[in-house]
Amino acid sequence: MASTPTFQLYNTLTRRVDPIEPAEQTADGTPHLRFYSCGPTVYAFAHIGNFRSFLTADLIVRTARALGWDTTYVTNVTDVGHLTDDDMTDPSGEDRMVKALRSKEGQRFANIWDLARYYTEALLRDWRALNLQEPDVRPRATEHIRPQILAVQQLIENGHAYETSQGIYFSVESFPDYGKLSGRGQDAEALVEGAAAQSRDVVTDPDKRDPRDFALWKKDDAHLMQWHSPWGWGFPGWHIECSVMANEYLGPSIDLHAGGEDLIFPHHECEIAQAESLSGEPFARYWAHTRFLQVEGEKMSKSKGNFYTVRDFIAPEPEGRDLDPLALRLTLLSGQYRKPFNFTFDTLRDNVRHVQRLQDVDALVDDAMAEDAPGDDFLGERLDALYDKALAALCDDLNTPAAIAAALEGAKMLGGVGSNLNGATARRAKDWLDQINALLGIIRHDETPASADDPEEEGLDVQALIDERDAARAAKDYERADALRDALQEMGYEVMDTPEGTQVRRQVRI
RNA sequence: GGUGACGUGGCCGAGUGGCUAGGCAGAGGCCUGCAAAGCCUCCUACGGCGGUUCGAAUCCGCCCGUCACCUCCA
Repeated sequence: MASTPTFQLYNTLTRRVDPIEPAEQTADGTPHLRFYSCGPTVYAFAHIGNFRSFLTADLIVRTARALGWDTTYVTNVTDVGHLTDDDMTDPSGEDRMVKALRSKEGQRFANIWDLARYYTEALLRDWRALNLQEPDVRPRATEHIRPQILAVQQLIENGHAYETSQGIYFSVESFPDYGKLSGRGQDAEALVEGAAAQSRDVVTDPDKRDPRDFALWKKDDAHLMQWHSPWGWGFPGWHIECSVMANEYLGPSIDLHAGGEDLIFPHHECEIAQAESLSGEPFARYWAHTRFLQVEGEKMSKSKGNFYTVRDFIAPEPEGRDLDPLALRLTLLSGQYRKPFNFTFDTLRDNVRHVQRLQDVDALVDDAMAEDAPGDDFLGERLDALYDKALAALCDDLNTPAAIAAALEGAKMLGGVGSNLNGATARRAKDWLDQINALLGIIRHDETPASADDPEEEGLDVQALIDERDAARAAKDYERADALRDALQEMGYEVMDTPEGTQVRRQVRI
């Protein structure tokens, strides 16, 4: 094993790639990473862009664990709908979850709580399907209303917030560091002009002291989700939930905070303002942000018809395309998180192949271990070097393309040796595959051993054709064998002849 | 308008002062009854123009182009 690489990430706060140095260590000197990653608002099925962001967090955790670090990984579920236009515009505007409830898809839900529950469950299913690490805690905003109210009260008490007839606002003026993360928000005039340039309606609460001030609590006794507070019925502002939940599970000063690039401003800027005004300590020392993906070269949007949810790909037909979720995972990892990423069907197709190849090699190694042919290990060193390369790549600001390249090189090496794998080499290869899988999660699921898509489990008619074809080949009736192959391909199967006879697998249609 | 990125072979995508990334597609080969899969070999590029340097895709300057964010968003 080569010397342990230094884990470094681009830090939005310092605008450079910084080595990650957790503030805490366990008794034996092991670094302990305390990490908070912003989760989605559950008003719809998660889309592939959401998951690109969650995958960044996933890789950070996997890399830290591969380095032997302790990790506490918290990622939230935002199940409170926040205003679509927040406080800059009409504060009586609808929120996203209310909107979803009133949409056509929303008709089947009894109420907004029902909708939130449904999409939360869908999120967790997709999460597991894409083989993301389970967080240590997955707090929900609605289950942390009281600490949010207490935080708002405290902010009023220490002079960082004030009340108007419509709500409670954070006073940006009271926090001189506002803007240190995003480089924005220093200049109230520019903010208003910027919004005007986007031809947004600039309608502020007339009692707001500064256009930059943002809502901590909205007074609204007609809202579909409301709680009682010292200021009457209403609901919390968007930014306060993450500050409060991060504090609750990780303490007032955490190591690393991550999310999508859109969250830099205003969400994370506002989180910093609230959290640091409460604790007087730096909220997070490192900030990592994932760049938005594009689809076929364009911004993903419903109006362009290129908007894809995770289930569009992995759900069984006809709702989805019945793809191996790991292929979607690999596709989303195939670009570095901080670079523009263009999601294309070509890339998806390539990655279906790559996952299949890794799984084929995995099966090959299993067979070789079972056979346990004599001989010394002759690949271990080269495989170890490839694993070190993959880990070093991830440590270098999550260079996933380089890490994946190392994985594929190893697969090629094993494929080249093929059936000449002896037992000793196969065991080393299995260790390597396990390590690569722990790092990238692209060969098999970590949690539930994949048993769902057993390739043997084909329909009766398919098995009959396979048997018939094997018989025809044994009898050297190649005309018949070729006709049967054509028939199987017609039915959507890839046909391969092996020493064990005809093998088939589902042809990927995307 | 403000801020920040990016432009690498037919395509995707690493690298970032001299040393083959990797993949897809394409060509040839091994294997195969023929295929498929797999493996081997080949395909050598860095937006433009200047500059620094023994040497630049890599550093500097200018220009061109693409994209993102700027209170809906992962």
